[in-house]
Amino acid sequence: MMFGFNNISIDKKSRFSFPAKYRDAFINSNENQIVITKDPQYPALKVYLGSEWDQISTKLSSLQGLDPIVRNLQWTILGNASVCDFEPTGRMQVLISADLKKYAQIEEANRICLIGMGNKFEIWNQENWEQRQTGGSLATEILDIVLPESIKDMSF
Amino acid sequence: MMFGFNNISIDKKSRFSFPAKYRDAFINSNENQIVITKDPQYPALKVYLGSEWDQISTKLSSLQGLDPIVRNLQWTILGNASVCDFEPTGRMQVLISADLKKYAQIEEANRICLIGMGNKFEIWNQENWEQRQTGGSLATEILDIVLPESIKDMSF
DNA sequence: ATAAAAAAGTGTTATAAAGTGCGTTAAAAG
DNA sequence: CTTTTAACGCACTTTATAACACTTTTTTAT
Repeated sequence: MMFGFNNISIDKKSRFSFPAKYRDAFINSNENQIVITKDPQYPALKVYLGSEWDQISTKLSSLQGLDPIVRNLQWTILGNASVCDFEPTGRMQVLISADLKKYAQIEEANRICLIGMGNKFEIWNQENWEQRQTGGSLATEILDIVLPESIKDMSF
Repeated sequence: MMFGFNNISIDKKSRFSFPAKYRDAFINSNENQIVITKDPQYPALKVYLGSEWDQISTKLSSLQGLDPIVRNLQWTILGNASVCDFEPTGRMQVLISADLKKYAQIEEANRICLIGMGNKFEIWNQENWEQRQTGGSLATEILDIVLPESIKDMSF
């Protein structure tokens, strides 16, 4: 399990590396892939371990895509996922695509907030994160709708 | 499984090539054919691996064609499919017919959006894709109807 | 119907951009 | 003070794309 807040740097080629404190967790769960994708509700990114991603993507892609809300979630989460090879024993570096950077509003930034949420991470633009934490609402809250039954039992 | 968003070019002869990151997935699933056809709901194209296409086309063509909705789906999906030879070890280039380009509104464009959705891809005109992703609806939503039971368990 | 011309399709190469790997320096922790 | 970690810089590799050349098919004109 991986928890906690980290303010870390992005290099010129849009890579960040996970803080060393998470190394053991990665090694123990035997991960060799990391998946970054869009958060469907906020201008932020979700970072999944390969094994978690397999479960989520399998479940999500099996849902009936004729429901427009389901279809939108599939587009957002599956259609924007970036799968990265990952060596827990190495530098633990991961690349963020220009597209995802734009979505999370971290295009210009050379620092991001990486938040450990147990079995996943979130990546936020620093200002957005602070505003959220102090109770402010963001200009863009993307998915402000009632979810269909089929995805009520899923956690992204 | 193939995921993620790609903005890629189409050359003057209407060819695009799959991003190299998908090569391993193609090689592993031993594909030597790619099928492009129309998306029945949106002005977009679906791209299936040969093996996926075999399943879908077999199932769909076996359905009772007297139901007008089923008949329409058969026309749209089966009747517009373009089967391309495909070498995963080579350049992974695929030609899009003038007809399909027109349908997806990418006639003029020299760029398209190729979206990996796990077991298939979608091809979109960039403006349409962006509008969809930001919650806007498109002028043309082709199949906004109640589907018959027989295809409720199919995912295209 | 045949030949020439045009268009469509296929394949190759060159070049710029993007991505990757690794050593070094700077900063932080023990 | 020593060890570990984070950040930076540079060199190398891979990838994407445009340009070009060639082949095949289709169209047009005689």
